[in-house]
Amino acid sequence: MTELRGDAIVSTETNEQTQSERILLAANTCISTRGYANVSMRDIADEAGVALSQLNYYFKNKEGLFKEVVRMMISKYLKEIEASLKQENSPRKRAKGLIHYFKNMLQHNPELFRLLYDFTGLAIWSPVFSSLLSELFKELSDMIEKYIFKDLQLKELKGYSTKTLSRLILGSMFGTGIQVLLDQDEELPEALNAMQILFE
Amino acid sequence: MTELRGDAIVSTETNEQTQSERILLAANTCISTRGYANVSMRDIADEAGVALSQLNYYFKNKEGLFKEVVRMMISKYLKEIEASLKQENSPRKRAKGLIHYFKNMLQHNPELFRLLYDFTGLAIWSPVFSSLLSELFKELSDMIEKYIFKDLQLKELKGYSTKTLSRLILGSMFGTGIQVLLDQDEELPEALNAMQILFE
DNA sequence: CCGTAATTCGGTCATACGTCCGATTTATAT
DNA sequence: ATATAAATCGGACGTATGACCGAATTACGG
Repeated sequence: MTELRGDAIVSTETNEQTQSERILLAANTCISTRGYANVSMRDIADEAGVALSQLNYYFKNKEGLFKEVVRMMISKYLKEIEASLKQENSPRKRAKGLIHYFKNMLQHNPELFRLLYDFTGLAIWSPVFSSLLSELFKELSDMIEKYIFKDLQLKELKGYSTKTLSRLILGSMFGTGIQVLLDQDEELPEALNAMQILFE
Repeated sequence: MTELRGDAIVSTETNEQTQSERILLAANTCISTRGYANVSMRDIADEAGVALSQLNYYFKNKEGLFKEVVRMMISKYLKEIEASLKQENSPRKRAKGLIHYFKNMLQHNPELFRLLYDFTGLAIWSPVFSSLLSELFKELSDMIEKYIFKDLQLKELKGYSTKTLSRLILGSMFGTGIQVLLDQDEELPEALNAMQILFE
């Protein structure tokens, strides 16, 4: 009996997504809020409202699913950070914009930073993820070099290459960010602003 | 029959340690080389050459054991970094010494940095470890402030408090360190040296 | 010596996990 | 309308894990 169920046609909220998309989003949510080490395939299946076996159907295994979540996160970071750098047009202002983006994310969307930290930790122990994450750091550093240092018409600053300085800036944000996340000291995000010393 | 086993008296290598010490060292080794998420109680028991149940006997449960490993790591960091800061006597030289210590550790003892990164990641998701790690970062930052900025006779530098600047220095080392660990680029450790710009 | 407490061990239990399989339903093309 | 393929589901299997228990061994004070 081919009965038409009414709710199958009605676009119930977010039910427009395909099932593999729902799984991916659910995995992202679970890992962002509890960490990759504390998330099981069952957790993700439940969060997505989907049978457990569907995760393997679409992503083969846990590593395959996590890899896809990492790829999603990477493209999100690259897009957002490039957008925030593009908004301004002087090197100084761009640096300020980058810092502002980062501080803003830590305050209003800390899950995204937790995700980056978590997967970077995973990358330490797993070669599969190490190549993905090291590429992200390289691309972010290249982006900083391109948008902040290229207009300065110089290849060096105080004896250091712009490549090296970009890595330092990226590292400063990352390392300061984790401290902000761990310590709810209201004064701490100011350390991110202090990074601007590097451009004076 | 109280038979004396020869090897019980002979001090076989490192067998002077008590069993709880052996367990603690084994846990430290396992976590340092494979990450906290990839280490089981059985792994540690095997590494220590001890019955599984002994881990619970001495440390109650897995969390208790890991907490002790964290405490061990923390005291090691505090001791080593204070020692490296004490070696020099001018602020500039002390900063240089700190950077040198960090670069040296990354090259010759990267397990120690991996351990710090790993447990910091654990701290993001677990309140128990979060307080421990956030205290470590605070103590390290205070140390930097005390040994590097106190002689400068100033409470501020370019508009930022010395407390804020210390956090930035610590964050720079941490965030640059993880990039060095992920990327075998020979040029990358130079970014650590670039931190000295902050003192000019 | 002896008895009590501390230590050490092997084994077990319940559970949580990742993966896989067969059956059923849904979609698609002829 | 029918046949074939894709998608979805519930359930099962084997294994790994943390915690726990009772027995055996060792250490030690009387």
